[in-house]
Amino acid sequence: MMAMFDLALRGEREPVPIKAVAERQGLSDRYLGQLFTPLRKAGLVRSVRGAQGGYVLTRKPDEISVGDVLRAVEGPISPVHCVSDPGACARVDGCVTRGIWRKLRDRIVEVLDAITLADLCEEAGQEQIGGKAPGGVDHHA
Amino acid sequence: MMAMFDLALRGEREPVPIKAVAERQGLSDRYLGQLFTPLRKAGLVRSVRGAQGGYVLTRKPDEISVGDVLRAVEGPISPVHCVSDPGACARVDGCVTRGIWRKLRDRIVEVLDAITLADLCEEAGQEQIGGKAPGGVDHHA
DNA sequence: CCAATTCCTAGTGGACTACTAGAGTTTCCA
DNA sequence: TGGAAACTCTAGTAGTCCACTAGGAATTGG
Repeated sequence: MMAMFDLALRGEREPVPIKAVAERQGLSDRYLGQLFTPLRKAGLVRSVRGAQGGYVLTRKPDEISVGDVLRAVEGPISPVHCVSDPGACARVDGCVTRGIWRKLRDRIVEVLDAITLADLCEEAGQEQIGGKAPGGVDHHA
Repeated sequence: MMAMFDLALRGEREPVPIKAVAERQGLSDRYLGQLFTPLRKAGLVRSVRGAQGGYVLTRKPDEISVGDVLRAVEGPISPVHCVSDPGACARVDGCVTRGIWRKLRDRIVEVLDAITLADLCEEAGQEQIGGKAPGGVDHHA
């Protein structure tokens, strides 16, 4: 999420190398590289190989939701396995609690799909200006 | 949750022994006994020791929410550690994503606190009106 | 060619989780 | 009073998941 946020802040035009993202966000570049693979396969980012390469978002920040990112990296969003994968629990049939988790899952997805990368950028902009009155934050998105 | 649901269906008056709950719900009685300890400490159930003993709910099913049960057994409800325990992550300060998880946590708690054991009983009754739970459950909704 | 960069595959240490197990303690019933 | 039925406390375990590390191959620009 932090990497995608970083890309949303910068990579509108030129590809951003993993190393730069990693340094700014305080993460390991090796680990980040790994995380970008599923993001690329999900079509959220495009990769440019070779020198001066890096990653670029394929859509505008306000067209990528937190839910999109999470699904790409972690698979189906669900509070418990049996909701997304009925075979995960032997007690599935007639389980009273399953309905709870399904309802919960729906609400969770609702929340996560409603927040976009652009929202994050806006929030971060207001927070970082911090001490001053957050009047007009100019963010292109 | 399944055990608490079982108690809600039956244990309005007489204490229900762990073994009975375990058999009906297809769980290990040893394991269940372990889970009841935090539930008792949280004041959700009362234990009656000795022969003919067992567990009883301390409140009516419609006064115990799924959230209450979860908090008692698993601790604070939270999608990630850093929300309930700021010391859990070194990147806490100025982390962009933390706001997401906080918002999400609030919604999750909202959902879980809105569902009561009585709701579960009602749902289960509608799903399969077998010979189970006849007459004893007050459907007040 | 060389350096920068992505890409692929495998491994690892720590934490969590559902569950098992042993050895008590308390209480009820006969 | 004896004993069984029940809870209580403390450890341990096997499996899984997760964040992260690591080595090296492929690709591209200069």
